[in-house]
Amino acid sequence: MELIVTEKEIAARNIADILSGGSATVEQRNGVNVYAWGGRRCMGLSGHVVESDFPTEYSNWRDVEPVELADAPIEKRTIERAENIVRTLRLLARDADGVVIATDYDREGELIGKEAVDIVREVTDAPVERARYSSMTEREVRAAFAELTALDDDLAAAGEARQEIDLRWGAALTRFLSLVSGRRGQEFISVGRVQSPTLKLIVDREREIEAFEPETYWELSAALETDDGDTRSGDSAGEASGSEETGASEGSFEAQYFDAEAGRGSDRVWEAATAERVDGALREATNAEVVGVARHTRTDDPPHPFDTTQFISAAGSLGYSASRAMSLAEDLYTAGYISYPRTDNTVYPTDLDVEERLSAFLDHPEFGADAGALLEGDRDLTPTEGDEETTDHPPIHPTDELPSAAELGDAEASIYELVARRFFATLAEPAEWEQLRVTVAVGNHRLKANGKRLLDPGYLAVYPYASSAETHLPDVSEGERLSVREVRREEKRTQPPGRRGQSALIETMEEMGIGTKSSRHETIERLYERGYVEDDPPRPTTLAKAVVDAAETFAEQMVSEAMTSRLEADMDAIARGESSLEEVTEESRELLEAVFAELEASREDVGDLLRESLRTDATLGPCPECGSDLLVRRSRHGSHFVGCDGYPDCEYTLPLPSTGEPTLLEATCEEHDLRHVKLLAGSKTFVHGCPMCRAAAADAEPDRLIGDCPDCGETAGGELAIKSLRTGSRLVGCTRYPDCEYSLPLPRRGDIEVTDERCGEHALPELVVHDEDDDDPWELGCPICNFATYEQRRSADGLEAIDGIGEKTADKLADAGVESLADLRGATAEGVADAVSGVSAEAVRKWQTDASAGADAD
DNA sequence: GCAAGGTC
Repeated sequence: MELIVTEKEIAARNIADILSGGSATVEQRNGVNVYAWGGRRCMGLSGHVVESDFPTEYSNWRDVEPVELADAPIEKRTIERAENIVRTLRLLARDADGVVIATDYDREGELIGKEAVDIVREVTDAPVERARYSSMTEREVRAAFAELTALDDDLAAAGEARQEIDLRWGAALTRFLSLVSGRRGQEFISVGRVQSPTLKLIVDREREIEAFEPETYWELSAALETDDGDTRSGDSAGEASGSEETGASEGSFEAQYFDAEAGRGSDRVWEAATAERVDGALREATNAEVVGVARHTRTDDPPHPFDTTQFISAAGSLGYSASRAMSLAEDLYTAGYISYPRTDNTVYPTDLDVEERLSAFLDHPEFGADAGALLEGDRDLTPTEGDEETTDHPPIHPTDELPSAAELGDAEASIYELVARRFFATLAEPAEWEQLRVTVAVGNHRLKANGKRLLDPGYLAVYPYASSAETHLPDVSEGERLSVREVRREEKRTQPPGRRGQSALIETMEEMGIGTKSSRHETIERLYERGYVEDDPPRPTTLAKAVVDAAETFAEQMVSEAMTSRLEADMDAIARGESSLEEVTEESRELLEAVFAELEASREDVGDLLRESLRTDATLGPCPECGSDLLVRRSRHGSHFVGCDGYPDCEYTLPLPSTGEPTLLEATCEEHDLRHVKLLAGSKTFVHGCPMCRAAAADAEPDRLIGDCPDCGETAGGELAIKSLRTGSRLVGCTRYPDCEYSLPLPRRGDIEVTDERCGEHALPELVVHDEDDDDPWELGCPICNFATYEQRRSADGLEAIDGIGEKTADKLADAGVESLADLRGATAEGVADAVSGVSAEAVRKWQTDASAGADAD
């Protein structure tokens, strides 16, 4: 029997299908699909099935000096999730008299193949061969299996070098920085070859923004009108204007002053006196003369095929975050509607029959007409090409399986349309624009106006994501006199560079050569998880600035993209057989040890710098009692509070809300000079504001009595009251607290109205909550009944019943809006993982499976 | 408890 091993399940299915001519059968072994036909079996891996790590004796951060990791042994272990796959591989290999490695045709594919070979070698000496195909088409795959080659050990070794170097540098430096900064628990300081240069990219831009000093300038413009005020349209000679106009109306248009003597960017006036003088001259003038009319035709080429980066970028313009876009693309890929979404390739393989693929859309209700238009006549359907042609996967394109409208959710449908239309666009003609530039003289001064008209929409007809907006100007000719209608002078300030959005970051990472098509969006997610960036576009936290600062000073290699370029060069040398895994990792080890020698020598400086920055990050402002700094601190129980740096001499404290992770905002309280506090709690994130104001407000708010305490009212005369706590939360509690701890929760926001209506069962007044952001008041009702239904809903659904969800996690999930099994099933794994710190999408998917299994059992 | 790279 011949065993074929692919990188992923779908590839196994496709290869079995192609090689068997559709006759392959499938059976499950250890829950893994195995395809069988003739004398062949085919199974898929799930990417890497083994991972590298240090032996367990190195796992205690305090017992092991971080630098020891530079040459500690490294073990390979089966990845837990892949255990069944490995078991099945061994099982099948025992019966195999030949094995073909058919993993992806790239460096990691070679390494994944070698991992499979190592497992196969545990049970058999059967010969191993390698199939290399660059697209999953019948011709390519058949050709690959007709010309089997050997596994490229050098290429696999290059991949291993990367693995080892990334692990040693990342783990050793992460531990060192975490330990030296005195951070405890889960909040370690993470650095790595890819994440740290990415973080530096973000921090550097923020530094530019912070250092930016705006300059004042003026822009002057005038509304001009042709003397007859007619509607002649100038930007398409002789053609009647059929489309709606943007910009000018009738015979009038706006022209902007520019300094004809100066070069580019000369429409900005930098001196107030000049602006004043030109403004005066323009205002005095009644007439202007057209002194130049320049027309030219511009060809606007259709875009090249989608690689991952360009796809993420295009999806970003539609409002999808990078990871959301990838997650949707993966869904469409798994469902069989689009090709593999992780690719650097921008050239369609020659055996992709674009005409056939396009024809498949002819009957499509939405895209049929566009596909038809592209196929009309005997047009040459030569697709556009980008610069990058790789062997692993084709550019992202629709497959021959078309989804029906009902099969896709809204977001999936819009991403599918994007991919389909991009494919159309790569087969379409260029768009043609006519550009018109009119220059006008007012005395010695010059004004200009630009117009553009779409002569031929070309690819824009099938690809509406690129703008086809026109700017129309009236048809004026040289020497023509115009009236000056209105003059405007605007004072403006130069703006700092903008923050890079996720797409721009991913594009820059690609230009810098860091990360991969599959991992760049995950790296950005990781920066969010580590508390290095907030918001979208990502803005660095103080911690991020401190880490980049420290790394720049003491381990420059870690934040430099040069580390990756050097690694790439070394890997290429290994792959060419000019260097070896041992040589490269040995050299890297020496470099890492040299970095550590410096770090150790500056150990205290590094610690001081990080601690100081972390302290700044946690500093609210001056203590009202002793003038030292007030800091966000963590109590022994894990809850946060505001404490004085002068402790134990000064014992001043302020409480903080118990939900969420506190972060400090730039905004400061005018009265107390303290920074505002925001609590990050997924979808329930809220701004607490100045904790001193909140405490004072709570102190000033009198308790409102609403009835007898059900626990001690009869025995001890306790009464229930609506109370505001200094943490900012509110509750209904007993007046005999702390002797009686009876309490019911109340919402944090909104004015609570105590109505005259009483609950028949508990004799308490019905409450209504008025939120200023919400016109619709919330009829909370009797607080006891309200709490009872809330509890019932929570416990009946029993999130805690699921393996891996404890009380704490359930609380965190509830904070993120996932309060029941139904909520969990209805949520997207990525969405939940985004909202809840320390929870991976993988874990959520497992919970969802468990939740559904539980529901089936009911 | 560390990284980055596959895959889902």
